[in-house]
Order: sequence, then C-alpha cells, then structure tokens
Amino acid sequence: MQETQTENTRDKKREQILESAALVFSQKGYRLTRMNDIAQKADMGKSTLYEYFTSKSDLFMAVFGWLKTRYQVTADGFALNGKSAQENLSNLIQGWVASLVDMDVHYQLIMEFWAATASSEVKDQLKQAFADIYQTYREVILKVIEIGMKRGELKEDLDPEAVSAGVIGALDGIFLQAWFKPEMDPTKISNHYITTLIQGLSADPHRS
Amino acid sequence: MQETQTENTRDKKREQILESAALVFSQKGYRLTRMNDIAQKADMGKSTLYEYFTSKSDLFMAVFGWLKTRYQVTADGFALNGKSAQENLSNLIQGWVASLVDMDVHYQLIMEFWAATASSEVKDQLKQAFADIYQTYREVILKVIEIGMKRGELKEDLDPEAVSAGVIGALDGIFLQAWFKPEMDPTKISNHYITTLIQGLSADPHRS
Amino acid sequence: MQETQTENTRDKKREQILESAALVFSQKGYRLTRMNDIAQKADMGKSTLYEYFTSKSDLFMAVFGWLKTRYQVTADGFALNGKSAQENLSNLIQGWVASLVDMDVHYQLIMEFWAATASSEVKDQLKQAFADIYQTYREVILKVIEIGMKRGELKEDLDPEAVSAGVIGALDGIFLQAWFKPEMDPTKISNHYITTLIQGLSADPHRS
Amino acid sequence: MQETQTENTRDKKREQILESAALVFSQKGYRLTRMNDIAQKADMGKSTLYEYFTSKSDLFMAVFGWLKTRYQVTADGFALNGKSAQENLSNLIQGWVASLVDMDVHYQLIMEFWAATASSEVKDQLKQAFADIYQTYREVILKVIEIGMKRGELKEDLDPEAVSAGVIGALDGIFLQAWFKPEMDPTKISNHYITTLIQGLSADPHRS
DNA sequence: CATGAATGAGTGTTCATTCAT
DNA sequence: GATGAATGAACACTCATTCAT
Repeated sequence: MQETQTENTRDKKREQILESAALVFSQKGYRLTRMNDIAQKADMGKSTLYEYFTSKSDLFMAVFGWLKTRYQVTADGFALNGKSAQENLSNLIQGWVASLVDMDVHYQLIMEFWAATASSEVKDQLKQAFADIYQTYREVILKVIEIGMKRGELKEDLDPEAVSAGVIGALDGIFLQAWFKPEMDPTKISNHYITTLIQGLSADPHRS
Repeated sequence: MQETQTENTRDKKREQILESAALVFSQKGYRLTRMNDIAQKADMGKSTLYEYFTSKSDLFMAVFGWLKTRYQVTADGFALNGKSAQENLSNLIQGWVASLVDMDVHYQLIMEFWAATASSEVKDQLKQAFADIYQTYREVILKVIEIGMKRGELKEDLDPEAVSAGVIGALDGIFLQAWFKPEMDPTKISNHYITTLIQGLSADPHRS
Repeated sequence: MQETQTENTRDKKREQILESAALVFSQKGYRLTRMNDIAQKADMGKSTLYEYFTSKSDLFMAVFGWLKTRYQVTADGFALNGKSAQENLSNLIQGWVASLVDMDVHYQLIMEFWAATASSEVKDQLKQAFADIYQTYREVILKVIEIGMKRGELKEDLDPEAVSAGVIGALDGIFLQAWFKPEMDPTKISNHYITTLIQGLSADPHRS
Repeated sequence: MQETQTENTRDKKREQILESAALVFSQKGYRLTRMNDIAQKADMGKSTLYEYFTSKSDLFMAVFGWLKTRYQVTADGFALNGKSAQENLSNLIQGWVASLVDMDVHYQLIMEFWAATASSEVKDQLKQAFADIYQTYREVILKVIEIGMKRGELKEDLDPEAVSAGVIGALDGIFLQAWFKPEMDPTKISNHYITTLIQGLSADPHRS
C-alpha cells in the first residue's frame, strides 16, 4: 500500500489539474487555452501536466469524462416501478433538468465540449460520447412511454421514438436558449413546458 | 459608374469568396481552416481575401451573415391572419423545419457558428446574433399563442413565454440529436412531436 | 518566362539559404543549430526557410546534395584511356585527394554529415548516399585495376575488390587522421603513401 | 571497509550503468537517447544515474573510456623484438584488425563517438581522445618502420610518418566502408590489402 | 486591383536535471 | 544511498497578416 507515491496524492493532483483545466477551458475555450495557463492555475510546472495527461486534447477529454461522471443522471428503475407514465416522465425530466441546473457554472464548459464536436481534433470522440449520452436517456424515456402506452395511460398513436427524441431535444433546446439569453429561467420554462407536453401525450387529457 | 472596378465585379468576387469560405469552414471548421485554403478554393491569391475582408474572423462573420440572409424564415403575417392558432403554429413550425432541412449541406456550418459562440474571438457577436434570431422567432410564436389564448383556441393557463421557448427549443434539440445520430429523420420526428404538443396546448383536446 | 517570381530569384535565395545553412551546420553541428540561426545568417525571417525547405532535416539533406554536387569528382574515362594502370590510379587518386583538399572549409561540414549517419533522423538516407558515393569510386578503381591486371601491368594475384576498397579507405583514413591532428599534411602523406602502394601492386616492382 | 556502501557494490552498479548506457547509446545514438532509457535498461531510478555521473555527456564520455579500456590493443614490445619489420607490421595490423572485429557489436557505438567529435558538447574532449589513440598506434608503427628501414628490411626512401598514418588510415577506411556496405568482409580485405602494401614497402619485393 | 513572397509571434511538447523524501 | 516527482528552458513549425511589385 505504501507505493512510491500514494495513489491518494496522485489522484489529488490529478483532480487539481482537472479542476484547473475545467476552469480555464471554460473561460478561454479549448483553442485559446494554453497549457501554461492551466499549469499556473493548478500552481505547478507546465511539464507536470504531462506527467498526468499525454497531451492537451487528452486533458480536454479527461475533463469531459470528469464532468460526465460528476453529473451523470441515473435513470435506472424508472421504467419498472409502479408509478404512472406521467409521473415517471415528470420525474425523469425533473431529474435531468436538475442536473442541468446543477451544472450551473459548468454550463459554459459543456458548451465548449459541445462546440468541439463541430471541428477540433477530438471531434469524433466527443460526437460519439454525446451520442451515447443522448442515446441512454432516449432509451429510458422510450421505455417509459412504451409501457405507458401499453397500460393505456398514454395515447395509443404515439411514436415513442419521436416523442423521446423530442422530449430530450426540447429540454436541451430550452437550456440552449437560456444560454443565449441569461434572463430566462430554464427550470421554470422546462417545468411548464413539460406539463403541457404530458397533457398532449396523455390518453385522458383531463387528467393533470 | 466607370469606377476602377464595377461594383458588379466586386460583388461577384465577394460572393465567390463567401461561398468558398462557407465550404471550407464547413469542412474543416473555423480553427482548422487556413486562409490559404479559402483562397485556393476561391481560385485567387491569398492576399486578395484581405481586399474584401479585414481578417479571418471578419470573413467568418460575413459568412454567418450570408447564411443568415440565405435561410431567413419569414414569419411575417402569421399572427394577424384568420387561421386558428393551431394552424398557424403548425405552419410556422413546418416553415422552420423546412428551412432547417433546406440548410442540409450547411448544417455542419451552422454547427460551426454555434460552436464559435462558446469560445473564439467572435463569441460575443455571434452569441448576440443567435440570441436575436431566437428572439425573433420566439416573438412570433409568442404572439400566435397569445392570440390563440385570447380566442379560446388554446388553454388559458399557458405561459406563452415558456411555450414559445419550448417549441423553438424542441425543434433545435431534435435537429441536434439528428446531427449526432445521422440515421434519425428529424423532419418526421419534428412533425409527430409538434402534433402531440399542439394537442397539449389546445383548449379542446379533441380537436386535431 | 515572366513568372510570379523569376526562377532566378528563387534559385538565388535558395542558394543563399543553402550557404548559410552550410556555414551554421558546419559551426554548430546539426543538433545544435537552430533554424533561427540559419535564418539570421541568411538575413531573412525564420519562416522564409520553410518556403524553400519543408523541415530542418530536409534542409540538412539539401545541403548535403549541394555539397555533393559541388565536389563531385568525375571519374569518367579513366578505365578506357591509353595510359598505364599505374598512371591512371595515380591520377584518380590525386583527383580525389585534390577534391578533398578543395573541400577545405567544408571538411567540418562533411564530418557533420558523416556523423549524422550514426544516429539522427536522416541516418538511413545519408548512409545510403555515402554508400553510393563510395561504391561509385570503388568501381572506377576496380576497373582500372582489373584492366591493369589483364594487361600484365599489375600483379596477377590481386583481389581487385579488396584493393579498391583499401585504396579508397586509405585516403579517407588519412584525411580523417589529419582532421584529428591539424598539423598533418594529408596531401603529402597521401601522395607518398600511394606511391608506395602502387609499387606493391605493380607486376614489375622496379618500375616507378 | 564498512563504508555506507561497499566500494564493490558501487563499482558494480557503475558498471551496470555503463553497460546499459553503451547499449542504448549504440541503439539510439547519443542525441536520441534519453536518460530515462538508460535508467530503465539498468533497472534503476533515473536519478540514480546522477549519483554516478554528473551529466549525460559525462556518462557518454565514461562509456567512451570504458570502451577504450575494453578494446585497448597493446602494442608494446613490437619495436624491440627480434622479428622482421614485415612480420611485426603484419602482427600489429592483425592485432588491430582483430580488435576492430572483436568490437563487433560495439562498432555502432564507436561510430557514435566518432560522430560526436563533429559537433556535440564533448567534441573537443573526444577529438583529443581519438587523436591520442591514433597517435599511439602511429608511433608504434612508426618505430617498427624506422627500425625496418635501418635494418635494410624496408625501402630506404620511405617517409615513416606518411606510411604509418597511411596504414592506420587504410584500416580505418576499410572498416568504415564495410560499415556502409554490410556485405563487405573487412577482415579479408584488410589482410589482402596489407599484404600488398607490405610488398610495396619491402626493400626486396620478392620476399613475401 | 491582384498577388506571391516574407514574416514573426505564438505554442505544444520533450527531457536533462534537481529536489524532497 | 535511491528514487519518483517536478520542472523550465528550449525549439521546430504554423499561419494570419503585411508589403512590394
């Protein structure tokens, strides 16, 4: 257990770098960030970064992974519980909204990753990663919808694929607009919007 | 009229540069595009670009403007016509979806601008520009909804701000997901989704 | 003929770089030479070098080619003339010695290339190039010796391969030693040595 | 005797480093060798190397010394024995050739040192060292020749300086060529060449 | 007006060396 | 004594921009 350097120490330093990198990437963007900036922020020599990450883009991706882990929304168990599809949908979505809100200071950083999917060296990796994240959520929602349809809670002529994609998309899009217009309150909008949507989905629209 | 160069010629050349730049930015991304690439594609000397645009970012912004003009969805007249809110919404949305679909080859380019709002030198200009675009659309939808509510076509407890933001957001988000997952058909999903949504919005849900 | 830049100008500039590079490489060695040094010596911006050569090692190899051309010993016609093998050998060797002496200021540079065959990125290219040069010379000498043997001018039990390699080797080795010990006069030593050697080769040793 | 570390241990470790360094320098060349590589090969920590050698170049020079010691050709006693100059020359040369052949795996390494005389930080030290080695050999051969001339075994009009330099040079040059052209057999060529040369040197050329 | 040529500021990365334990 | 960790100096190369023609 007594290694040359405690794993603890190493992990701590790694975390320190990750956090500094997150901050600087967030402020300056990937392209405009210099390794030096990160090193300074992390209060260490530039080359030390290379002891922990092989390159700038490696570090960038590591920050992505770090963020992903930090804000992972666990969507397990939603499909199979006893609640109604409406309730489950609402909870699921609220969970996701909460996580988006929670990211708060990291939203700029997420934009950065998002932006990097358009060009950058890591565009393919990132695109895949994003695709996976979306895929996961879409599948959970999909299942909830399908079950709701079977149970007769939701309309029978829905296209579950389209709806799940739309729900995810709507939330994303709302937060995106809030990103462009800071005075918007994406949480409030999301909630209201979702309520309305669920009514559109429900078999018996008089039900809340 | 007998200038050193006809305005005509100058405009033509400008257009030529713009198109070449659009193409190259789209293929390589802003960051990875070299002025040289654009010059070659436009079949002219590198320095000539600087006769028409002061800098790379200036050119980038010019391409943005060019694209914006090209795909401007005219939303005029929707609010005041005699159709129902549902119809107007549907048309509006279909118009926008059509324009998104129409962009087709330029979608990658749009991503590029989108990405540039996150960092880049022109981030502020672009952010503002996007905000304006969204704002414009939101306002039209907003108006349609408000009128629909007044007329009793739509539910009376809607938050028009939230709904309009949500509608725009949903469409954006759907196309975004399709960008990550090419086998998706964003048009079909949008249409289905919108139908469902409008039902949620309608005062009398049995109406289509 | 009136191109964007006269080929003349371009060649002149190229030559200028080559000469500056030759000088700096010669003084500092490949490894210790910075592109900047060369640019300064050539009185131009660093990046201009890259307009003419793709990389440091490319430039290095170009200097090698330049030097090779400059000091190419033409060994043509030696085998087939009417002179005796002894005379031809003597002339050939004197020609080579003369060229070695002529290199004079470039000897250090040649060492540099020689050294680069041991490691460096271009080691393989250079090794091949040197091998070719040696091969060429060896073959001329070989032919002269074979003809001399046929004619009975040289001993009949010679191994022409061995002798030609030895002759070339001896000259090289002598200059090498002079490189280590500047007070040596490699020309004098070569001449004397060769005289002795030719006597050893001759069928009738009493002949000069 | 009970030091903090037995001299024995220390020497052993030093040797271990030296051997590892020799190997790595030989494979990658001075410039491309990293201290890390050597440390790993020697199965110890990087910094430990600095306990035994002050710097990379110091280590390089130490390897040179190590190699020099290992392959030192003892030329003592050749001048003063009862054998003929021809025999002594032949033996001397064969001894040297044997040592060159013996070096075998180390030939690449020798090239490396040789190359380092051209530039590198240690160029002056190395140049001096090589000069000394050559000087030593030349002197032995010189003496043998002078005695041979006095005894009338060798021609009387020889320039002993030139001949000794030439002999050494020839051998070096032959091995050099074999280095460039691996299919050559330098031993065979050396022997043949030397035989011929000695005949040229001999007062009575009919003697073998 | 058009442009080829020239440029220098800017940066990721390597690696010998030092230092704290 | 031994070593893993930390470091900063060093450097090739790129590319937006300018300039001379």
